[in-house]
Amino acid sequence: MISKKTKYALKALLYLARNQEGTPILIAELAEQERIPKKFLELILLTLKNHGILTSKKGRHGGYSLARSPEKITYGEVIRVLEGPIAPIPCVSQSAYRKCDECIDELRCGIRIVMKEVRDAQTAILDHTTFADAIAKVHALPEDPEEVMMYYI
Amino acid sequence: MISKKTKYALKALLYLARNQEGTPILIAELAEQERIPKKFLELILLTLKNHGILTSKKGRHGGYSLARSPEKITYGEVIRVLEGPIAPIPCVSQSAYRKCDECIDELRCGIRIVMKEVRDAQTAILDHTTFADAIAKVHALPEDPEEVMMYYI
DNA sequence: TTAATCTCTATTAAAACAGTAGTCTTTCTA
DNA sequence: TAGAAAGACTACTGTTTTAATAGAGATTAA
Repeated sequence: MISKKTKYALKALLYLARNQEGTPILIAELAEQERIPKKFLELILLTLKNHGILTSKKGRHGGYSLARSPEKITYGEVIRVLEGPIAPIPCVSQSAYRKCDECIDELRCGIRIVMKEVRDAQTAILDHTTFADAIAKVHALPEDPEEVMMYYI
Repeated sequence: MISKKTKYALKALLYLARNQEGTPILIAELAEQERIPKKFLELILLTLKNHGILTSKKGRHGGYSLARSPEKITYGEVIRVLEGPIAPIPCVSQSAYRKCDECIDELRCGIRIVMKEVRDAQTAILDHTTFADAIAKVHALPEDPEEVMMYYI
Protein backbone atom coordinates (compact mmCIF):
# COMPACT_ATOMS: atom_id res chain seq x y z
CA MET A 1 0.00 0.00 0.00
CA ILE A 2 1.26 3.45 -0.87
CA SER A 3 0.99 6.19 1.75
CA LYS A 4 -1.43 9.09 1.53
CA LYS A 5 1.57 11.32 1.00
CA THR A 6 2.47 9.47 -2.17
CA LYS A 7 -1.12 9.41 -3.33
CA TYR A 8 -1.43 13.15 -2.78
CA ALA A 9 1.78 13.70 -4.74
CA LEU A 10 0.45 11.70 -7.68
CA LYS A 11 -2.87 13.57 -7.51
CA ALA A 12 -1.16 16.93 -7.51
CA LEU A 13 1.10 16.02 -10.42
CA LEU A 14 -1.82 14.68 -12.39
CA TYR A 15 -3.66 17.95 -11.83
CA LEU A 16 -0.63 19.96 -12.93
CA ALA A 17 -0.20 17.74 -15.98
CA ARG A 18 -3.86 18.26 -16.90
CA ASN A 19 -3.68 22.01 -16.40
CA GLN A 20 -0.56 23.00 -18.19
CA GLU A 21 -1.09 26.61 -19.09
CA GLY A 22 1.86 28.99 -18.93
CA THR A 23 1.00 30.27 -15.46
CA PRO A 24 1.95 28.40 -12.33
CA ILE A 25 -0.74 26.89 -10.10
CA LEU A 26 -1.28 27.81 -6.46
CA ILE A 27 -0.88 25.32 -3.64
CA ALA A 28 -4.26 26.54 -2.45
CA GLU A 29 -5.90 25.65 -5.75
CA LEU A 30 -4.33 22.20 -5.80
CA ALA A 31 -5.31 21.57 -2.21
CA GLU A 32 -8.88 22.64 -2.79
CA GLN A 33 -9.44 20.92 -6.13
CA GLU A 34 -7.88 17.65 -5.07
CA ARG A 35 -9.09 17.87 -1.45
CA ILE A 36 -5.67 17.54 0.07
CA PRO A 37 -4.80 19.19 3.44
CA LYS A 38 -3.00 22.34 2.35
CA LYS A 39 -0.17 22.39 4.87
CA PHE A 40 0.57 18.74 4.19
CA LEU A 41 0.57 19.37 0.46
CA GLU A 42 3.10 22.16 0.90
CA LEU A 43 5.63 19.67 2.25
CA ILE A 44 4.95 17.24 -0.53
CA LEU A 45 5.33 19.80 -3.30
CA LEU A 46 8.53 21.07 -1.75
CA THR A 47 9.98 17.57 -1.76
CA LEU A 48 9.00 17.12 -5.39
CA LYS A 49 10.64 20.42 -6.17
CA ASN A 50 13.85 19.45 -4.38
CA HIS A 51 13.96 16.32 -6.48
CA GLY A 52 13.64 18.19 -9.75
CA ILE A 53 10.10 17.15 -10.57
CA LEU A 54 8.48 20.54 -9.97
CA THR A 55 9.54 24.16 -10.26
CA SER A 56 8.07 27.02 -8.32
CA LYS A 57 7.80 30.75 -8.20
CA LYS A 58 7.36 32.77 -5.03
CA GLY A 59 5.25 35.86 -4.39
CA ARG A 60 2.41 37.33 -6.44
CA HIS A 61 1.52 35.18 -9.42
CA GLY A 62 3.66 32.48 -7.96
CA GLY A 63 2.88 28.80 -7.72
CA TYR A 64 4.02 25.44 -8.96
CA SER A 65 4.63 24.01 -12.43
CA LEU A 66 6.01 20.74 -13.73
CA ALA A 67 9.76 20.90 -14.22
CA ARG A 68 9.43 18.67 -17.30
CA SER A 69 6.64 17.82 -19.69
CA PRO A 70 4.23 15.09 -18.53
CA GLU A 71 5.74 12.57 -20.98
CA LYS A 72 9.01 12.84 -19.10
CA ILE A 73 7.75 12.11 -15.57
CA THR A 74 6.98 8.52 -14.60
CA TYR A 75 4.96 7.16 -11.71
CA GLY A 76 8.00 5.17 -10.65
CA GLU A 77 10.15 8.24 -10.20
CA VAL A 78 7.55 9.95 -8.03
CA ILE A 79 6.88 6.88 -5.91
CA ARG A 80 10.60 6.40 -5.24
CA VAL A 81 10.92 10.01 -4.10
CA LEU A 82 8.03 9.87 -1.64
CA GLU A 83 7.72 6.25 -0.72
CA GLY A 84 11.22 4.90 -1.12
CA PRO A 85 12.16 1.80 -3.10
CA ILE A 86 9.43 0.01 -5.04
CA ALA A 87 10.73 -3.52 -4.45
CA PRO A 88 8.69 -5.67 -2.03
CA ILE A 89 11.87 -6.71 -0.22
CA PRO A 90 15.19 -4.87 0.01
CA CYS A 91 17.28 -7.71 -1.45
CA VAL A 92 15.63 -7.27 -4.85
CA SER A 93 15.75 -3.48 -4.96
CA GLN A 94 17.89 -1.91 -7.67
CA SER A 95 17.84 1.57 -6.21
CA ALA A 96 18.33 0.51 -2.56
CA TYR A 97 19.68 -3.03 -2.37
CA ARG A 98 20.18 -4.44 1.12
CA LYS A 99 20.90 -7.99 2.16
CA CYS A 100 18.47 -9.61 4.58
CA ASP A 101 20.16 -9.99 7.98
CA GLU A 102 18.96 -13.53 8.51
CA CYS A 103 19.41 -14.77 4.94
CA ILE A 104 21.89 -17.59 4.40
CA ASP A 105 21.88 -18.18 0.64
CA GLU A 106 20.44 -15.22 -1.17
CA LEU A 107 20.81 -16.64 -4.66
CA ARG A 108 18.80 -19.73 -3.74
CA CYS A 109 16.19 -17.96 -1.66
CA GLY A 110 12.65 -18.96 -2.59
CA ILE A 111 11.28 -15.67 -1.35
CA ARG A 112 13.74 -13.53 -3.22
CA ILE A 113 13.21 -15.35 -6.49
CA VAL A 114 9.47 -14.70 -6.42
CA MET A 115 9.75 -11.16 -5.10
CA LYS A 116 12.13 -10.38 -7.93
CA GLU A 117 9.41 -11.34 -10.38
CA VAL A 118 7.00 -9.05 -8.56
CA ARG A 119 9.49 -6.22 -8.58
CA ASP A 120 10.10 -6.59 -12.30
CA ALA A 121 6.37 -6.61 -13.00
CA GLN A 122 5.84 -3.51 -10.89
CA THR A 123 8.67 -1.49 -12.39
CA ALA A 124 7.71 -2.59 -15.91
CA ILE A 125 4.52 -0.63 -15.33
CA LEU A 126 5.58 2.18 -13.03
CA ASP A 127 8.81 3.14 -14.77
CA HIS A 128 7.14 3.13 -18.18
CA THR A 129 3.94 4.93 -17.32
CA THR A 130 4.21 8.70 -17.55
CA PHE A 131 1.67 11.28 -16.47
CA ALA A 132 0.89 11.85 -20.13
CA ASP A 133 0.18 8.12 -20.46
CA ALA A 134 -2.13 8.17 -17.45
CA ILE A 135 -4.13 11.06 -18.86
CA ALA A 136 -4.39 9.27 -22.18
CA LYS A 137 -5.62 6.12 -20.43
CA VAL A 138 -8.39 8.07 -18.74
CA HIS A 139 -9.40 9.71 -22.02
CA ALA A 140 -9.50 6.32 -23.73
CA LEU A 141 -12.08 5.12 -21.19
CA PRO A 142 -15.67 4.60 -22.37
CA GLU A 143 -17.90 7.46 -21.38
CA ASP A 144 -19.24 7.48 -17.85
CA PRO A 145 -22.62 5.72 -17.90
CA GLU A 146 -24.10 8.27 -15.48
CA GLU A 147 -23.16 11.14 -17.74
CA VAL A 148 -24.59 9.37 -20.75
CA MET A 149 -27.84 9.02 -18.78
CA MET A 150 -27.96 12.78 -18.27
CA TYR A 151 -28.73 13.30 -21.95
CA TYR A 152 -31.90 11.34 -21.61
CA ILE A 153 -33.26 13.21 -18.61
CA MET B 1 7.78 -3.39 1.16
CA ILE B 2 6.54 -6.42 3.06
CA SER B 3 7.05 -6.51 6.83
CA LYS B 4 9.54 -8.79 8.56
CA LYS B 5 6.58 -10.66 9.95
CA THR B 6 5.42 -11.58 6.46
CA LYS B 7 8.94 -12.43 5.37
CA TYR B 8 9.38 -14.72 8.40
CA ALA B 9 6.06 -16.39 7.61
CA LEU B 10 7.14 -17.09 4.04
CA LYS B 11 10.51 -18.41 5.27
CA ALA B 12 8.89 -20.74 7.75
CA LEU B 13 6.42 -22.07 5.20
CA LEU B 14 9.18 -22.60 2.68
CA TYR B 15 11.11 -24.57 5.28
CA LEU B 16 8.09 -26.69 6.10
CA ALA B 17 7.41 -27.26 2.41
CA ARG B 18 11.01 -28.38 1.90
CA ASN B 19 10.93 -30.69 4.93
CA GLN B 20 7.71 -32.55 4.56
CA GLU B 21 8.26 -35.75 6.44
CA GLY B 22 5.41 -37.21 8.42
CA THR B 23 6.49 -35.72 11.73
CA PRO B 24 5.72 -32.14 12.68
CA ILE B 25 8.52 -29.59 13.00
CA LEU B 26 9.31 -27.69 16.18
CA ILE B 27 9.05 -23.93 16.44
CA ALA B 28 12.52 -24.06 17.92
CA GLU B 29 13.92 -25.80 14.87
CA LEU B 30 12.27 -23.37 12.49
CA ALA B 31 13.47 -20.41 14.51
CA GLU B 32 17.03 -21.68 14.64
CA GLN B 33 17.32 -22.83 11.04
CA GLU B 34 15.77 -19.71 9.57
CA ARG B 35 17.22 -17.36 12.20
CA ILE B 36 13.89 -15.93 13.25
CA PRO B 37 13.27 -14.70 16.84
CA LYS B 38 11.49 -17.65 18.42
CA LYS B 39 8.81 -15.82 20.39
CA PHE B 40 7.95 -13.69 17.40
CA LEU B 41 7.74 -16.76 15.22
CA GLU B 42 5.28 -18.35 17.66
CA LEU B 43 2.80 -15.57 17.00
CA ILE B 44 3.26 -15.82 13.27
CA LEU B 45 2.75 -19.59 13.15
CA LEU B 46 -0.31 -19.28 15.34
CA THR B 47 -1.82 -16.77 12.94
CA LEU B 48 -1.11 -19.07 10.02
CA LYS B 49 -2.73 -21.90 11.90
CA ASN B 50 -5.83 -19.88 12.68
CA HIS B 51 -6.14 -19.13 8.99
CA GLY B 52 -6.00 -22.78 8.00
CA ILE B 53 -2.55 -22.73 6.44
CA LEU B 54 -0.82 -24.73 9.16
CA THR B 55 -1.82 -27.46 11.59
CA SER B 56 -0.16 -28.15 14.89
CA LYS B 57 0.18 -30.71 17.59
CA LYS B 58 0.82 -29.91 21.23
CA GLY B 59 2.99 -31.71 23.76
CA ARG B 60 5.76 -34.26 23.22
CA HIS B 61 6.45 -34.91 19.54
CA GLY B 62 4.34 -31.92 18.74
CA GLY B 63 5.10 -29.17 16.26
CA TYR B 64 3.81 -27.62 13.07
CA SER B 65 2.95 -29.05 9.67
CA LEU B 66 1.42 -27.61 6.51
CA ALA B 67 -2.35 -27.96 6.52
CA ARG B 68 -2.27 -28.56 2.75
CA SER B 69 0.33 -29.73 0.28
CA PRO B 70 2.76 -27.05 -0.99
CA GLU B 71 1.03 -26.97 -4.39
CA LYS B 72 -2.10 -25.73 -2.67
CA ILE B 73 -0.64 -22.76 -0.79
CA THR B 74 0.11 -19.56 -2.68
CA TYR B 75 2.28 -16.60 -1.73
CA GLY B 76 -0.73 -14.37 -2.22
CA GLU B 77 -2.79 -16.15 0.42
CA VAL B 78 -0.01 -15.91 2.99
CA ILE B 79 0.73 -12.27 2.27
CA ARG B 80 -2.95 -11.34 2.63
CA VAL B 81 -3.11 -13.08 6.01
CA LEU B 82 -0.07 -11.33 7.48
CA GLU B 83 0.21 -8.12 5.53
CA GLY B 84 -3.35 -7.34 4.52
CA PRO B 85 -4.49 -6.54 0.99
CA ILE B 86 -1.95 -6.74 -1.81
CA ALA B 87 -3.28 -3.79 -3.83
CA PRO B 88 -1.16 -0.62 -3.79
CA ILE B 89 -4.24 1.47 -3.02
CA PRO B 90 -7.51 0.41 -1.37
CA CYS B 91 -9.75 1.45 -4.27
CA VAL B 92 -8.29 -1.31 -6.45
CA SER B 93 -8.34 -4.06 -3.85
CA GLN B 94 -10.60 -7.03 -4.51
CA SER B 95 -10.37 -8.44 -1.02
CA ALA B 96 -10.63 -5.12 0.85
CA TYR B 97 -12.06 -2.45 -1.45
CA ARG B 98 -12.38 1.01 0.05
CA LYS B 99 -13.14 4.28 -1.68
CA CYS B 100 -10.61 7.08 -1.28
CA ASP B 101 -12.09 9.79 0.94
CA GLU B 102 -10.97 12.62 -1.26
CA CYS B 103 -11.68 10.99 -4.61
CA ILE B 104 -14.26 12.65 -6.82
CA ASP B 105 -14.50 10.43 -9.91
CA GLU B 106 -13.10 7.01 -9.18
CA LEU B 107 -13.71 5.56 -12.61
CA ARG B 108 -11.74 8.34 -14.28
CA CYS B 109 -8.95 8.51 -11.72
CA GLY B 110 -5.52 8.48 -13.30
CA ILE B 111 -3.98 7.00 -10.21
CA ARG B 112 -6.49 4.22 -9.84
CA ILE B 113 -6.23 3.20 -13.48
CA VAL B 114 -2.46 2.69 -13.22
CA MET B 115 -2.56 1.11 -9.77
CA LYS B 116 -5.09 -1.37 -11.04
CA GLU B 117 -2.56 -2.49 -13.64
CA VAL B 118 0.01 -2.88 -10.88
CA ARG B 119 -2.37 -4.83 -8.73
CA ASP B 120 -3.24 -7.18 -11.58
CA ALA B 121 0.44 -7.75 -12.32
CA GLN B 122 1.17 -8.47 -8.66
CA THR B 123 -1.69 -10.88 -8.13
CA ALA B 124 -0.97 -12.63 -11.44
CA ILE B 125 2.30 -13.67 -9.83
CA LEU B 126 1.45 -14.00 -6.15
CA ASP B 127 -1.86 -15.82 -6.50
CA HIS B 128 -0.42 -18.27 -9.00
CA THR B 129 2.88 -19.03 -7.33
CA THR B 130 2.68 -21.83 -4.80
CA PHE B 131 5.36 -22.97 -2.39
CA ALA B 132 5.91 -25.99 -4.61
CA ASP B 133 6.52 -23.60 -7.53
CA ALA B 134 9.01 -21.57 -5.51
CA ILE B 135 10.99 -24.68 -4.59
CA ALA B 136 10.99 -25.76 -8.22
CA LYS B 137 12.26 -22.33 -9.27
CA VAL B 138 15.17 -22.59 -6.87
CA HIS B 139 16.00 -26.09 -8.10
CA ALA B 140 15.92 -24.90 -11.70
CA LEU B 141 18.62 -22.33 -10.92
CA PRO B 142 22.11 -22.91 -12.34
CA GLU B 143 24.46 -24.28 -9.72
CA ASP B 144 26.04 -21.84 -7.34
CA PRO B 145 29.37 -20.70 -8.86
CA GLU B 146 31.14 -20.80 -5.50
CA GLU B 147 30.17 -24.41 -4.95
CA VAL B 148 31.28 -25.34 -8.44
CA MET B 149 34.63 -23.75 -7.63
CA MET B 150 35.01 -26.03 -4.59
CA TYR B 151 35.51 -29.05 -6.85
CA TYR B 152 38.62 -27.47 -8.32
CA ILE B 153 40.32 -26.67 -5.05
C1' DT C 1 5.33 48.93 1.17
C1' DT C 2 2.39 45.35 1.67
C1' DA C 3 -0.15 41.48 0.44
C1' DA C 4 0.44 37.17 -1.69
C1' DT C 5 3.15 33.35 -2.22
C1' DC C 6 6.36 29.69 -1.43
C1' DT C 7 10.10 27.89 2.24
C1' DC C 8 11.61 25.81 6.15
C1' DT C 9 11.90 23.92 10.91
C1' DA C 10 9.57 22.01 14.74
C1' DT C 11 6.07 19.65 16.99
C1' DT C 12 2.51 16.15 17.77
C1' DA C 13 -0.96 12.35 18.17
C1' DA C 14 -1.94 8.01 16.61
C1' DA C 15 -0.87 3.87 14.48
C1' DA C 16 2.11 0.18 12.96
C1' DC C 17 6.15 -2.59 13.59
C1' DA C 18 9.14 -5.74 15.87
C1' DG C 19 9.64 -7.85 19.25
C1' DT C 20 9.56 -9.80 24.66
C1' DA C 21 7.52 -11.86 28.91
C1' DG C 22 4.80 -14.77 31.33
C1' DT C 23 1.17 -17.89 32.10
C1' DC C 24 -2.00 -21.56 30.57
C1' DT C 25 -3.19 -25.88 28.23
C1' DT C 26 -2.37 -30.18 26.09
C1' DT C 27 0.09 -34.44 25.29
C1' DC C 28 3.42 -38.07 25.65
C1' DT C 29 5.95 -41.25 28.30
C1' DA C 30 8.37 -43.05 32.24
C1' DT D 1 -0.14 -40.34 37.29
C1' DA D 2 3.62 -36.93 37.62
C1' DG D 3 6.21 -34.05 34.97
C1' DA D 4 8.56 -32.49 31.05
C1' DA D 5 7.87 -30.95 26.45
C1' DA D 6 5.53 -28.79 23.40
C1' DG D 7 2.12 -25.23 21.45
C1' DA D 8 -1.71 -21.32 22.85
C1' DC D 9 -2.78 -17.12 24.47
C1' DT D 10 -2.66 -12.39 26.52
C1' DA D 11 -0.34 -8.43 27.65
C1' DC D 12 3.19 -5.26 27.44
C1' DT D 13 7.02 -2.23 25.46
C1' DG D 14 10.19 0.56 22.78
C1' DT D 15 10.89 2.45 18.20
C1' DT D 16 9.61 4.13 13.84
C1' DT D 17 6.39 5.83 10.52
C1' DT D 18 2.38 8.29 9.22
C1' DA D 19 -0.34 12.17 8.71
C1' DA D 20 -0.71 15.90 9.73
C1' DT D 21 -0.41 21.15 12.15
C1' DA D 22 1.90 25.55 13.62
C1' DG D 23 4.38 29.39 12.89
C1' DA D 24 8.07 32.23 11.44
C1' DG D 25 10.94 33.50 7.33
C1' DA D 26 12.03 34.77 2.44
C1' DT D 27 10.72 36.45 -2.05
C1' DT D 28 8.08 38.81 -5.53
C1' DA D 29 4.65 41.79 -7.91
C1' DA D 30 1.80 45.57 -7.95
